Amino acid sequence: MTATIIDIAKKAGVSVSTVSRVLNNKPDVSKETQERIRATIKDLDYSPNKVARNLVLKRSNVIGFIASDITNASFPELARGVVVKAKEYGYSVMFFDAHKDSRVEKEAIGLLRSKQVDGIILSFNEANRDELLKLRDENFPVVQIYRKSSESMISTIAIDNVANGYLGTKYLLDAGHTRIGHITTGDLTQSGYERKLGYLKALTEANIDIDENLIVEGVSSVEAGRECMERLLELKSRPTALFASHDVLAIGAYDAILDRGLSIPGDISVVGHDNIEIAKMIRPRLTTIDTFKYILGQASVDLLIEEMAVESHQCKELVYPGELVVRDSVRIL
Amino acid sequence: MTATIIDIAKKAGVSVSTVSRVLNNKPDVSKETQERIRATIKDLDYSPNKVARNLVLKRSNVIGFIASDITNASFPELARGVVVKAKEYGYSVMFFDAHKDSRVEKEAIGLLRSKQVDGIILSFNEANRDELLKLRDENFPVVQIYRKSSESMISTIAIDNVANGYLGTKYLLDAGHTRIGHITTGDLTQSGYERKLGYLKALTEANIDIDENLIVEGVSSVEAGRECMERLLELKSRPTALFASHDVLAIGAYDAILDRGLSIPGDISVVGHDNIEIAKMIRPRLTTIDTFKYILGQASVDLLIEEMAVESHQCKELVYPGELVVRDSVRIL
DNA sequence: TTGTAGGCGTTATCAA
DNA sequence: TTGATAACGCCTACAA
Repeated sequence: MTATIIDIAKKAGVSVSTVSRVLNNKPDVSKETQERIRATIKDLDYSPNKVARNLVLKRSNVIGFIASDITNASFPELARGVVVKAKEYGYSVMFFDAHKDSRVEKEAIGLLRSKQVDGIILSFNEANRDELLKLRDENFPVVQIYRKSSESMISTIAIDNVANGYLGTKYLLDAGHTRIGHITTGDLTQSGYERKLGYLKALTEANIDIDENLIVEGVSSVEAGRECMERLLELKSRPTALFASHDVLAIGAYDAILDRGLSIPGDISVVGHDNIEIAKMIRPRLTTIDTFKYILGQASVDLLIEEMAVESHQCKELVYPGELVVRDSVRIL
Repeated sequence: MTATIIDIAKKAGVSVSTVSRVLNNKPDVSKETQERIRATIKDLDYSPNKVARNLVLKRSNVIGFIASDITNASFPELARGVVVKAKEYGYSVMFFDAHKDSRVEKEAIGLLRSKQVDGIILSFNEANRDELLKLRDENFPVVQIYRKSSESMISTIAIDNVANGYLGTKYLLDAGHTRIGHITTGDLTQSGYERKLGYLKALTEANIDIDENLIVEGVSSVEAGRECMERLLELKSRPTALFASHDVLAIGAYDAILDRGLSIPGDISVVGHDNIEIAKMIRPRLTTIDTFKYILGQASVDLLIEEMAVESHQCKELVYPGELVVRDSVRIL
């Protein structure tokens, strides 16, 4: 039986309201009683029951965080940003993994709400537009990460995929490459789609004809990257450079290239996207685009806090540009 | 204003207890009223306030999970195991990152408890023995992951580090290597210390004299691995093989070896430990020891649930053996 | 089969 | 400066 506010009130010879006052640092309580109460609190090792407090306050000081896939390489940094920032604001985070399953995601939303979380951060979600609209209608604080959604009217922290796709491709172009392959998750994911747009834009701008054969599509995995690259290598006129829409794809591409006895960047230059931890560990170290995941995680809770403070549902959209991290996988011609 | 049990009681023309009964699938409620109530629940999109429920039930159906470092490469799989298994039991998980700071860890424990979590899983913690003892004394369910603690009397899920160290070294021995270096976190971490014990045991068993010069110590990071390997490479009689106590160390060692123009496994064979995701992506693919992190995460929840069910604090200790994953980084002599 | 009422541990309003 | 007391939303004897 852990102590309650009543226990300490009795022991200190005061009423519960007085105890509650010192607990919440309210004014109007004499120095002496204050000290006496503080002492007995320490004495009984008492700590207020947050559940009871939440019930009356109607707020829990916890925010929900739903990752669409916890094994995503970008997750750890992102999560750390969320947790760190939440703590700064005095919030704890309750955590769910949706396994990329939108049904699970929906369940998580319901559970989180029934647990009275004060707001929800969704990352990487692929669907559930209806759920989101419902939340919005109820004026419930939510922010999405990584998914622009001007149409869905939910506050969002996103990265500028088009600009990043452009950035990566442009770098290759500037290095003198003209035959640049692109491995992409394509229309399978919004991010892939957008990065491809950037890739196309850079080529078009450089007056290079788009060769559809140079664009191969696969899911976001090492294996897919490998397969895609193999297809590229079989082309009669193979590319001298590659822009992969995700680092994992680039890593798969490495395998295919190196297994053919080709060299990176000697024969083929590679630029990735995401700057996952592995990028700087593989050889040659991968030139890629950093997306500041830790910062994004933090920004998402900033935005959520803002959302919670404001009366009516706003709909801010913060788009973060990426930054090219030059390492050793591109050959300057 | 979201609906409460009273709202639906009124609307359905029954008392709150009856509603509560159907909410909790209790018997003794007629088919008709049951249906009527279910209907209005659906109608008002009602979902019980878990905070209120927790207050009376004195249980929250959430378990706390404190990672000592969320950026640890083993974390994602472990966390997934925890989250998945917890969900199976109907539990949610509230999540903290201690940044390896035992003060933060202590805070997290306090916070989690004040939030009335039903149990706590601690992973990778380095210190806070006092906190743990306090929890044990209060009969509060806790399980530690990765840290054997026979002395601390807390239930634990651990991996058999000594056996694993032996396993990795023995494999190198069986491959014909006799001059085997060891990069270790040494006495800095319990896991490193134990794996080193395994390394020593294997050598001793093979009647190979221990050469202290072959054992270098550093923190668990790629950079440290690199530096340690450099020292090994400067030896007049350099090793032909290496057992690294952590994959990240092995990856750093790769850098040092390859930068010298040496080949893996041609000149130097490498065995790691952990089987982090990167291990199969680097080249040559790293032979290492898998520790079944996903399973461990799940097992920790199983154990915690067991702990919660039992009256008195038990103190089970489950030790999981690792498994060698043979890939391409070892040369058979 | 259903309803009444007390209690879970806090906070907050209103008196004293 | 302090103390009763009514919420908060739910569950659970106990009664009816």
